[in-house]
Amino acid sequence: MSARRRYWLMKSEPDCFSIDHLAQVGTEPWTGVRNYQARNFMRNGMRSGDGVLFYHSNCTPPGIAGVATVASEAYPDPTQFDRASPYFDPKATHEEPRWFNVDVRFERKLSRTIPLEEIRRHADDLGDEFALIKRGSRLSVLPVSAAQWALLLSLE
DNA sequence: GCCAACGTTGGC
DNA sequence: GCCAACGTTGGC
Repeated sequence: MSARRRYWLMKSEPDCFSIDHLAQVGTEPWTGVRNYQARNFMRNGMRSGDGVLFYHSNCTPPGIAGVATVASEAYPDPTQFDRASPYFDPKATHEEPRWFNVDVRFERKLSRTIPLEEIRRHADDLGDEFALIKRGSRLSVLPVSAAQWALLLSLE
């Protein structure tokens, strides 16, 4: 019984963690997500093998820089328990962890970054509900439909 | 660096 | 449960 492969988009600031960094290390825990909606997508929605669009945010130009694969089920984000970490959460306990992460494996870097500005031009095809281009949306982990996945990668 | 939009916190 | 204040995100 295996569910169909799902697709996601995950944002990272390249100064902090970039597609090139992921290419070097191969697989990396995607820690530090501190938003409940994003957490729920990771914890409840992601399965090993799902596709990930690696998005570079807060840079010039922002856009999709690569493709990765979900490489684990979600598990408690260890940084929430680490007092030395900027992601430390004093309200989290091992008995009741608040934050979860998956491991993400490098797949490939795109031949070019697909800029957000260009993605916006396909708003009609991507749909009003696509969180990446929804006005004011800051969601850092968001679902991508199979059709959106195909469309976005066709822009490469 | 600016700032709009958003999510979270905490007083009441 | 309301909502003002605050901190953060992330495009520009």
